[in-house]
Amino acid sequence: MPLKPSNHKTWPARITHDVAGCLPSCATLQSLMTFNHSKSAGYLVNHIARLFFEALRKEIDPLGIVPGQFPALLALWQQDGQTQRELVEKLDVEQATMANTLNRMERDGLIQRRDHPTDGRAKVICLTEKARAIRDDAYVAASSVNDTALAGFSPEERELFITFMQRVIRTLQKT
Amino acid sequence: MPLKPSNHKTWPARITHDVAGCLPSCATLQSLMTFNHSKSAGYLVNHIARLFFEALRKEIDPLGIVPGQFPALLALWQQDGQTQRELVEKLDVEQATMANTLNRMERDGLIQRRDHPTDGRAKVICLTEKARAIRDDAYVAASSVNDTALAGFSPEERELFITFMQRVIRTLQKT
DNA sequence: AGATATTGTATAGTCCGCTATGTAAAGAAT
DNA sequence: ATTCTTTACATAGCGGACTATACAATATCT
Repeated sequence: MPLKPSNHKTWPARITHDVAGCLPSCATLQSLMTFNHSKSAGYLVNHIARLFFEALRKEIDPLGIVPGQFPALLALWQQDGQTQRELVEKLDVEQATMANTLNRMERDGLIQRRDHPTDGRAKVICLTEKARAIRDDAYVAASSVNDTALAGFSPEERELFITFMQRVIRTLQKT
Repeated sequence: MPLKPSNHKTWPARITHDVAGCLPSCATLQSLMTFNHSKSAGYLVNHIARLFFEALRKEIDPLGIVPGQFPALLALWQQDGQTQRELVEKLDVEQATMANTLNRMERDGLIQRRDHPTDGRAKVICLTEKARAIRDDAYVAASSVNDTALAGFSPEERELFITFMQRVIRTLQKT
């Protein structure tokens, strides 16, 4: 495993952050002392995402799809024949990520790329019969994972949790 | 890009899930009709995790580290000289993931693997001076991302959001 | 019309998650 | 003591996120 050296932009420029000198906020200063991974939103979000991802992987493996294909499938089940550009915007992933995901989906017989009727650059993404056939099973699988994860939540708590996440997403998207 | 064919375990075994016949819960049935990605916990969790990841990447790039190294660094800043096994258990990642992350950290001059004093199989992971030097800056960076993401949350809402995530993690870990 | 800018896709390369597998050391069983 | 099992770590290979880059088709500008 040859591992080429990484190339960070500003390293090894000396970082001379003097905590006291830069007068960080009380919250930041306190976090310096008491930083706790089990109370860090970022840490928890990463952990929870991995758990969801793996739970979904197990649920949908029998359907012949993988978690990364799910968002694209959802969008295409909703409306077939979208361009890659439209999918990229809806799913908020990079264009290269979408292209690679579509490569795997095409390989797995879930989609076909057809020529766009008017725009010679664009491709239209069309679901195959196989992809259409697993729609309901996939919905059930995804809902099952959500239900499992939120077992023990009251309907109000579920609603609140969802709202919190939507708020954070909106906030981070602005940045 | 040669993309080898994927090999799902039970495909193309016919999936004969009859929604009505299997009597899914009301919630599940309803989700079949109204599945909305913007209200799916799994969908939101994935999205939020990507946004956190990228926000943290930008924050810590000047320090010469990447987000995946953060959990290991946190654990080692807390207690230097742990074995890979201990890190794997604390961070809840697979052993192979940890080994690869440690490879990159060693390459980047953040850690050294030393022989364990009593167990010939184990390695002790020790931070370098470089890794110790960026500790405070890294804490500030991570806290800054958390603060940014949770801007607009009251202290009570923050607390509740954290609690929700901890609950979901515990639930999914049991499964 | 011709030159330039923008847009839609594709690809190469990296990070970081996973599974599957290999290997050497330690521990257990006989 | 030898054999077998378990444990700690490494590696190969894939999925899926990213950036950077290339390229062709469209749109725009003069």
